[in-house]
Amino acid sequence: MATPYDHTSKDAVWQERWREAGAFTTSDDPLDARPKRYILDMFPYPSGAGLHVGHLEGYTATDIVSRYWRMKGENVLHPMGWDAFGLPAENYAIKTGVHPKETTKQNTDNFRSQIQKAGLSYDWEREIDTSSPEYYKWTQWFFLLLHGRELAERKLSKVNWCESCKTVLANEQVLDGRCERCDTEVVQKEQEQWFFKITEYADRLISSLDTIDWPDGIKAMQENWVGRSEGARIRFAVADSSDVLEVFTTRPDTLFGVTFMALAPEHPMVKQFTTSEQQAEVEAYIEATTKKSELERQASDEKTGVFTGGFVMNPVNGEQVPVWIADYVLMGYGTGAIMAVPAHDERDNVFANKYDLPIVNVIGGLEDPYAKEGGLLEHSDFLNGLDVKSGIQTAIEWIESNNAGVRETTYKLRDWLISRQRYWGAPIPMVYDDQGDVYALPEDELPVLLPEDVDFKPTGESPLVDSETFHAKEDMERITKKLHDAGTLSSDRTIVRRESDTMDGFACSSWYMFRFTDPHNADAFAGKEALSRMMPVDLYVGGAEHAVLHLLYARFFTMVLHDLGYVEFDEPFQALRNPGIILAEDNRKMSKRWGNVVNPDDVIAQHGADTLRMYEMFVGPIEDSKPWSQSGVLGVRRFVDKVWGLFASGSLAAGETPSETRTLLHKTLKKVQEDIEGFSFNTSVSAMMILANHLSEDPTVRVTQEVADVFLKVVSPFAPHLAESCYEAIGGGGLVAMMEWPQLDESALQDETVTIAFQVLGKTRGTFQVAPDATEEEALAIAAQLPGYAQHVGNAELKKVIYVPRRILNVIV
RNA sequence: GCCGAGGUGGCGGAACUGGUAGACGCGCGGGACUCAAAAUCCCGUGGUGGCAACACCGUGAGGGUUCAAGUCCCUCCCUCGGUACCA
Repeated sequence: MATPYDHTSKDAVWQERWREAGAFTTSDDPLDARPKRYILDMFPYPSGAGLHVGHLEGYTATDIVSRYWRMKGENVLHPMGWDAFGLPAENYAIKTGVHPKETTKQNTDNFRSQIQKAGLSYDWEREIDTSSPEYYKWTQWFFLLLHGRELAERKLSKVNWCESCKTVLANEQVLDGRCERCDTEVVQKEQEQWFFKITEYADRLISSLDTIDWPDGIKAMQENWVGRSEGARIRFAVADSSDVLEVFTTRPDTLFGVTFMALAPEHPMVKQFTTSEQQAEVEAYIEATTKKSELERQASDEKTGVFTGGFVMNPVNGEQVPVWIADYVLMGYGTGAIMAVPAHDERDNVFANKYDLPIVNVIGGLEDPYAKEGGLLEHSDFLNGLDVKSGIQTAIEWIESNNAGVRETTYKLRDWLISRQRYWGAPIPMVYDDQGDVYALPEDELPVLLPEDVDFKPTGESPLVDSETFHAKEDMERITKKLHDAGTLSSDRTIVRRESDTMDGFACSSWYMFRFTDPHNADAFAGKEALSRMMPVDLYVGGAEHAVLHLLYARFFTMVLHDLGYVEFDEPFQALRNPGIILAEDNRKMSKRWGNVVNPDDVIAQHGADTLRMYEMFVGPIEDSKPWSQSGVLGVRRFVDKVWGLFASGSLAAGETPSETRTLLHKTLKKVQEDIEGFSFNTSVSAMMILANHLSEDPTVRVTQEVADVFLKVVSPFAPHLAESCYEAIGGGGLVAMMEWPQLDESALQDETVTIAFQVLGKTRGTFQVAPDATEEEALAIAAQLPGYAQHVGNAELKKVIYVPRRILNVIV
């Protein structure tokens, strides 16, 4: 192995040649008869830290798949772009005064160059940037579209507020009661904000999961997040009043076990129930609980509450039920009030025990009193003898026919809070008149440009509020006139200001997969023809951390577009795969804090792009998280050098390929094909290593023209620069990246002999070689010669012989 | 608690629809080359016993099904990810 592969002189040359040849350009020609394939990476937020080796794991995988299908003759769409709006650039601006526009430009330039150095085969003609007006014009257009269909609305609601980021957050961006961005505890505030009504799609977001090839875990997370529960809304008449208290329950079968009611402390009827004797105690309790943060309320296992003094009537038996206030009841779910059944609900049980309330068991034969199946109802009048499931149905029917309530389904999913009080995002395309009423801008007013004359200090209001260019007088007059002409604004009013909030960055990323099909379209977010030709995405790869964020929002946008007739499918991503996290060598997360970050630039500079790519594919299954290993990188480097050593001299073995070599060659081809299609790359690399080891044992005989041709093409999706360099060395013309994938020769796969394990009573006692199609008799005859046969069988009678051709011969004595 | 994914050598990990467990790589031991080292190449490498042929044990634990179990079934333990007073 004379000279190692010299990546420094070669890699960049091939990258340039691919670019010149347009090797990765996707065809937009409607007459192109090739099958299409859309392979997409989750586009990155271009952070100042630069590209991470973790990014490259997923990108390399999709790159391999893309290069493979191109060589197989498909029209592959494999684009890259930037999710460029976001808080870090703005926070950096607050600290340093550098405009986010500039930071973003620097960062995207850096990301692009890092990605190109890795030899990734993107079609750069289609690069998009969500922070460019050409792009966010259409993000704003989507806002108007949703608004026009009453799927976007401004409403007063309890919202999550992050004091450190000075903005509101969607539920999906709150983790364990903390801001996902900065870890600050999120507080609840009552505010008027813009929402997208994703809850209208709750059922479909669950049911259509069945139609897509996604990891089970992600599907389960989405299903849990939507959180559908079926049950009933039941009215309890308030004692001495014509009012009713409504509760939601999934267990109407336990109505006869209700012994108290519990209201959330914020419930509007608290005052009404509170008697004068209880008033002092109730007020004290409410003051104490409202002081507690959401986080504290959830953290404590203790259940606390106070009796209001009021009563309601149980509709099924007319019993008086005491009404309590308890902070384990949440105002945000159901009706903010519950019917408590301490015999069959663990939380109610704890509460009842603490406050000495009665417990009435209404289900017999349950081992676990809280189980939702197994027992039969008792002490329950018309429900007696029924199991839980039919008890629920019968109870709901009774309730409905007695006008005591209705069947109801509730969801945990909340509407998507879309407005942000920050600068670096797409402005919401709405305006306000002199009375404070809000109007949608006409479409020809788009894009609403982000102004540059802003002060980046976070105040809790968007920096756009004080921008003069943003509220330019001529703009306000022009819009006023347009709205007057359209008749949407009454003639005695004028438009005075724009909406100054910007949109959540997830709005931009909810539709970017469409834009890649037609990235320069100035008249539509994407042309209908381009959409139907390239969508949906066939393979989508990115981190599982977006399970209930981006992936849910993008599905919602697609369903809306489907319903409005813009697209004919309602799921954007047919198949989804999540790469695992690459940990540092010390098994901790890579982090500046630990000083254990591996920079891809360093690895590429030292060993070349191919070593990095192959290493990342070789370490383990792509979906697992696994630690980085410096010596593992060296192992792959040796493989790269070994392959180069086979071809560097430029001379090939003359004559026919030895049949053993030819068999291994085609086995490798088959294995790699299956692995790429099955998204399992580590075993592909292993198969290539086995072949390379075999070839290097006797290269002057084994490395024939045929071997070179097939092997280099098989290597090329993984180590494209190496494959091109080797191909050039042996005098081949053209680019491997643009060649046709080799044809698998099934007939070459058959080995001349196979190894069979000889077993006695299931224990292996030797192995022997035999023709693959040998009969049981032939195999037995050969096995009888083995020393293990004499030792373990001898003259004993064979009671049974199990022969699995090509695998085992097992005898029972 | 609930949902999802997993527990295989010193390490990362292989093992098709039940059919020779440990492929491939790392590490380690020995050897070649070298004044020496690095690099490279060759041999060995799950554990225990044995000079050896070989034998026994071995895929988180315990049971079971089967000629045969990492793989299927039951019970349990542990790790990781998600989620949680959701009524």
